[in-house]
Amino acid sequence: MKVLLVEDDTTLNQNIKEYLMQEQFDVEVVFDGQIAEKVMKKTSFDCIILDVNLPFKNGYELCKEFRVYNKSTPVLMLTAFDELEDKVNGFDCGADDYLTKPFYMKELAMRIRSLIKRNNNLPGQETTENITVEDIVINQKTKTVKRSDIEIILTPREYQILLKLALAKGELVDKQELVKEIWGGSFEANTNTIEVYINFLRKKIDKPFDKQLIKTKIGYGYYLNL
Amino acid sequence: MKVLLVEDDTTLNQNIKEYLMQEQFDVEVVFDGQIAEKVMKKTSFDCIILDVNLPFKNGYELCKEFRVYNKSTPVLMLTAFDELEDKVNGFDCGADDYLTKPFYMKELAMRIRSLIKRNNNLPGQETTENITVEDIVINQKTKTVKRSDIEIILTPREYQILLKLALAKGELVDKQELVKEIWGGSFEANTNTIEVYINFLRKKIDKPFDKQLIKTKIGYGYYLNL
DNA sequence: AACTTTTATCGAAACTTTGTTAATAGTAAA
DNA sequence: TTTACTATTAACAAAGTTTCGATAAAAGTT
Repeated sequence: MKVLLVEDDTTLNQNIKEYLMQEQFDVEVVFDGQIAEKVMKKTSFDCIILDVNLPFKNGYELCKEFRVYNKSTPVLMLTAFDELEDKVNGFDCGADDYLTKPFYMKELAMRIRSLIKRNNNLPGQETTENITVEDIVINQKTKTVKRSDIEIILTPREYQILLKLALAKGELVDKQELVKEIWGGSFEANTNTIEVYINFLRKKIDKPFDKQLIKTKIGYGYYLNL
Repeated sequence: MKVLLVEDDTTLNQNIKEYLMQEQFDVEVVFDGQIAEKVMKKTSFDCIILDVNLPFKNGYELCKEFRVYNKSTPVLMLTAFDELEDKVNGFDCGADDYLTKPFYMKELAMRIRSLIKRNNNLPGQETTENITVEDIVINQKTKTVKRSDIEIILTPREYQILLKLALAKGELVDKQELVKEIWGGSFEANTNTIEVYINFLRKKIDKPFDKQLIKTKIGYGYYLNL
C-alpha cells in the first residue's frame, strides 16, 4: 500500500509518516505543492493525502488538476478547522474524503484503508480510467486513442503496445517484456514483429505530429519521450 | 432535504437536531434501534445518521439490514473514539461515511451535504423508465422500440442486444460481455451468433434510416454512434 | 573505414474477424 | 398438425489484421 503524503508542517509530516509506516503503509512524503504536482504525475499511489495549505500550490488546486487525468486514485484532504468555513465543501475539488485537524492517527489510518478498499471494490474504475501521457489520451473503456484531440484508430495489437508504453510513464519497456505480455508466455524470438508494430504505431501516432514520442533504446526496448 | 437522526443520547440528539434544522434540514429523530428499523423501512430520507451504540439494535446491524433493501440512501455513522478500535471499519456494514465523537456540527452538516450531493450525481436507476438514445425510444415495460416514432418489432434476442447497447449510452460494449449477458455464463466462443444478430438489428433499426447508429469496434465489440 | 548487429520499412501472404445470406431446427399458438 | 415465427448453425464473401521475409538504414565495434 503506497501512499503519498503532502504536508508542509515538518513535525506533523514526520508524525504521520511514522504512524503510517508502523501501520504497514509505504509512505512517500512531499513538503510543497510544486513538487507534489510532479510526483503525482510521475508515480502512482494507492492513496494521496493532501494538506490544504501548502507552499506554491494549495491542496484544492492540486486535487482538481490531478482529477483531470486521474479519476480513480483516492484523495484525502487534511483541513484545519478554520479552513472548513469558506471552502464550503472539500469534495468540490474531487477529493474522496477529508479530515479536520486535529485528528486521531488511528482515524486517519482507518480512512485511508477504507478509501483504498472502496476503490479496489469499485467496478470499472481501474479499467475505465483515461491514461494521459503528454498529449495522448487513451480511453481504456472505449479503446480509443487521441492525440491533440484527434482520434487515432489503432488495431488491437497496436493498442496493446501503446498502452503498455503509456503505463510505463516514460520508463524503458524491455522488448522481451513487451513481447511476453502481448503475445503471451512463449513466443518464438526469431521475428521482427515488435519492430513492425512499433513502425505501425509510429506512422499513426508520431509521424503526423511534431514531437516524436516513441523512442528506441537500442539493445533494450522502447520508451515514451515525455 | 430530509434526514433521519438515530441517537439515544437525548442531549446530543437535541443538539444535532437543532443545528441541522437551523441549516435548513428537515430532521426526523429516533432514540432506539427498534423504532429506527421500522422508520427506515417506512419512510424515505435523503440521508440517515446512525449512532453506533443504540438500545435494542446497534447502528452496524441497522445499517447492514438497511442495505439489503436500500443501496442508495447514504448512511453516516457516528462512533465514539473507543468504538473505532474493535469495529475495524465502519464501512463494512455499508455505511458511506462516519464521524468520530466529539465532532464539530459544522463538519457533520458538511458531510451530510456531500453525501446527498454525491448520491444525486450517481448514475441512475432507470429500470422502469423509457430509454431514449438519439431518436430511438425503448419502452422497457412494453418491450417495444420506436425510431423516429415508427414502431420497430424486434424479437426478444434482438431486443436484449439493443437494450444492452442503449444502456451503455454510446460506450463500447465488449462482445464477450454481450454474449455473457444474453446467453448466460458459458457459451462456446466459436460461433458468429452475435454478428448474425447485429446484422438483424441493423436491418431493422439502421438500414431504413439515415443515420447508422450501430458501429463496430473491430476486435472489441459494438457501440452506438450517438 | 569496414564490419557486425540491431532496428526500420515495405509489400505480399496468411490469417482472423465480421457481414451476409440461406438452410435448418425449435417452439408455441391457431 | 400445420403455420408462423424465432433461434441457431453453416458457408462463404468481404474487410481488416498480423506475420514473414527481404532489404535498407542506423548504431555500435574493431
